[in-house]
Amino acid sequence: MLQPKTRLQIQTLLLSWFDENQRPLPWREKYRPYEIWISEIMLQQTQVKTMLPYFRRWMERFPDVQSIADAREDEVLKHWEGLGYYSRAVNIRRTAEIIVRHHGGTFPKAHSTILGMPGIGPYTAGAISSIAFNEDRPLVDGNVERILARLFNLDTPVEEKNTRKFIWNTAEELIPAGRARQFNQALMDLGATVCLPRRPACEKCPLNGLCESRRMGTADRRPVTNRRKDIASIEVAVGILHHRGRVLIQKRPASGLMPNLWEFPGGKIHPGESPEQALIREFREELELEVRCRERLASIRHNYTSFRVLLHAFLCRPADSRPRPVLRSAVEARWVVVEELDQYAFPAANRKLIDLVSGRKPAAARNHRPEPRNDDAEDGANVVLLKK
DNA sequence: AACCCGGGGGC
DNA sequence: GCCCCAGGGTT
Repeated sequence: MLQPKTRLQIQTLLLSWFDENQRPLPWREKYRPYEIWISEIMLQQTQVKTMLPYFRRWMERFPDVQSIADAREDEVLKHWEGLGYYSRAVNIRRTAEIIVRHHGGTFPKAHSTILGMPGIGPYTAGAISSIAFNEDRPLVDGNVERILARLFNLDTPVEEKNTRKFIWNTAEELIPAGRARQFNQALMDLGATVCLPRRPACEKCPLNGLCESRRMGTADRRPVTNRRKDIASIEVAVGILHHRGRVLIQKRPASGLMPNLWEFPGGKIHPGESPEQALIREFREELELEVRCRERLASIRHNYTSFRVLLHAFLCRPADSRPRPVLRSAVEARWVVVEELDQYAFPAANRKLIDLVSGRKPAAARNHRPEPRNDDAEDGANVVLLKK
């Protein structure tokens, strides 16, 4: 399919571009398989800039595979809090246990073994094989899709099977023997810094003389992709149930949305229901607790990827003098003092609420972010303080 | 093949 | 707002 001459040109141009332009990243210092693995999982659907602080913090706490296998799942999740796609953290732990048990604690080298691990699919297996072990294996992610769709001016949606197949085959053909580590990372860096999703910097691209979509003027319309479906809005009520200096939190199920994270009890407001009525109903359904709503603490807006939520938070008191939560839909419930809340992993909207009621700035509680973000004002605008 | 999972960046 | 990001798992 690909002309040998063209292939050699692409290889040569990309490798020398990478030599001069690669980004300095922590896992590129030693190419330890363990670090490559963790970085690749963290980078799934997550930008380098976002995951970098998490990666550094992770390596301090979990320097090797064994340390993960020895840790409690809650602590692993706590280090993942805020990164999203929480099943990634659970899968890391499962994989760590497999590696300790069956591979003597060191990361296995065989591609077929790597591919079978929890949370490791075709892309990540290719990435670990090529980047950690420098084996001649292809990898295809959003960057490679975009670069090849532009280079060859592909006009069929990349979601289609045949298009995917062409891209994987081409990615494999292009690998220069013995240099997959450099070549595949060159594709990543080119996609992240030059061949951008919008407004690609073609004038800086080492492949611009070979790029078919640039020649045709279609670069900004590649890759062709299917439309996404629109997102829903929901309204929920949550209760901070106070009793004898403690508040009640509960753990979410291990499957579904935001698995294993902790949250304040509550739930969706049904049509025709007031937030207070919904809250009283949810406490009954989930915990068999009778509560009274006191003041409304705040209404918080948060945009998740696939839905928006408007969360009404209330301060509640138990109707009973000795409240005993009974686990129904909740997995676990605990009475904790406010200072302990930071030890638990919460969904983002709950975390906003905690920051608010503990009188902190929104960014401050994200203790794993070394530098506070500069968008406090914007976060604050999402929080309506109805009563002090 | 179509969904589901999430937070953030950047325009 | 909207699209995208070093995707994988489930149905």
